Amino acid sequence: MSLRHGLLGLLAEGPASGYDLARRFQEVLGALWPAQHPKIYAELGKMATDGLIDIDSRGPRGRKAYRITDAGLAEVRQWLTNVDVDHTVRLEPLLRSFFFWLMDPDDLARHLRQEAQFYTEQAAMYRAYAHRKDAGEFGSTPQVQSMRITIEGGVRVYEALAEWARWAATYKLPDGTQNNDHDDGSHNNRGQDDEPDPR
Amino acid sequence: MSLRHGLLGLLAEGPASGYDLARRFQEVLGALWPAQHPKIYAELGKMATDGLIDIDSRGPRGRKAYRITDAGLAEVRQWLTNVDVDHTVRLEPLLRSFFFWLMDPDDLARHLRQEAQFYTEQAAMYRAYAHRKDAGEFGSTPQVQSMRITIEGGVRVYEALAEWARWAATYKLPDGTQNNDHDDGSHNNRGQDDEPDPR
DNA sequence: AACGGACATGTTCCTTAGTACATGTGATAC
DNA sequence: GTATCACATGTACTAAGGAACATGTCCGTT
Repeated sequence: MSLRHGLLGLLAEGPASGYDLARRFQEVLGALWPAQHPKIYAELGKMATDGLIDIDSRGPRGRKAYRITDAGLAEVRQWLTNVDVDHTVRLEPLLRSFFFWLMDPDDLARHLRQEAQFYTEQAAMYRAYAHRKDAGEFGSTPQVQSMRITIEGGVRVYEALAEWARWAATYKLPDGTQNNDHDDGSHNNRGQDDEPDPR
Repeated sequence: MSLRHGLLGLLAEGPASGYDLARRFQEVLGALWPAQHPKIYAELGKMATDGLIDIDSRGPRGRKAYRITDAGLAEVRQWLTNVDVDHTVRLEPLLRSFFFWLMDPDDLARHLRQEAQFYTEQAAMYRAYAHRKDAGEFGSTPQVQSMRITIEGGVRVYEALAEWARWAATYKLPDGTQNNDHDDGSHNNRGQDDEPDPR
């Protein structure tokens, strides 16, 4: 239900349309909490039914701006303070790294260079945002202060991943693309009670 | 399709049953790539149909150990080298931080303490694992070297988040729980062409 | 006047993730 | 003997995410 609460949180700043919200998710949270417009419109419809938001105004081209209700504001505050944080991390790049031993060393080196570059760029992007914020470009409302904290999180996570990729590139690992136990012919009768977990 | 490739990667180390694979995902990758057993069994069934794996042996209690086929090994290598990395990050704690201004300052302070503690513990857990690895406890096969890299990623990401939470706790933000533009009565006619994005 | 691009909202369908439920076996401890 | 626990595999259902498709409007430019 995080999308719901994310939308409510944005609406707590003031009325906005589905289009506005989709754009804000894309621009500010795009890399940290992706959300596509079909989901957003659907969720707005459900929240209106549930009385968490209602229509604030209608504009040109069928625009519908929603406004958060007291119930909606209570709901998002309840979520923030009383609902357990979902600490799920699901980083495909880290999953891949578990299988680096299957890669050709040259491919791996190239892969790690690209990863490092990608994360460095992302970190720089967020850092630039943070600097503009610190220079007072956006004012210093509570909302902007919170955004500053989020951005800092983005910077730190991406920097950590960039440094990790660079560190990994220097971590020599033996070439596992030859002679692993699959393509050699020997059957060592694993499986039945074998424990492949190196615990 | 990352679960599929994750399973193939684990099976590249040697035959294993769905139960084994579920346990390994839980123990090593649990925090970085969650996977539940129903999904794993279902995916194993599909992969067997697709010829990427086949049954290596049957054991007690209906145990079925699968073995990766040449096609399966080719598939996972193809994924590692030629499929674009999915860089999606979806960190609920960072989404929440965007709405810290809605929280009571005391609740927020407690929240950030708990977050810092959680990440610190996670980082310590991974770091302990890394130390055991560096002490040679698991040998130094290519697989173990790769695992070492993954673990290092976990350590760095969790450390970054722990430091972020501690930094955020020191970042004073004005109390936004009173007098935000929702619960004061004034209508400032936002919405129509208003731009809530502080860009 | 015609055209293109940003604005604006939706539906449909498919895949993936996650929870709850359901069943049965083999080993070990009491 | 029997109770319990870890082993072991699955089905069914629900929720969520993501891609593709579909439609229409206002505004600025040429």
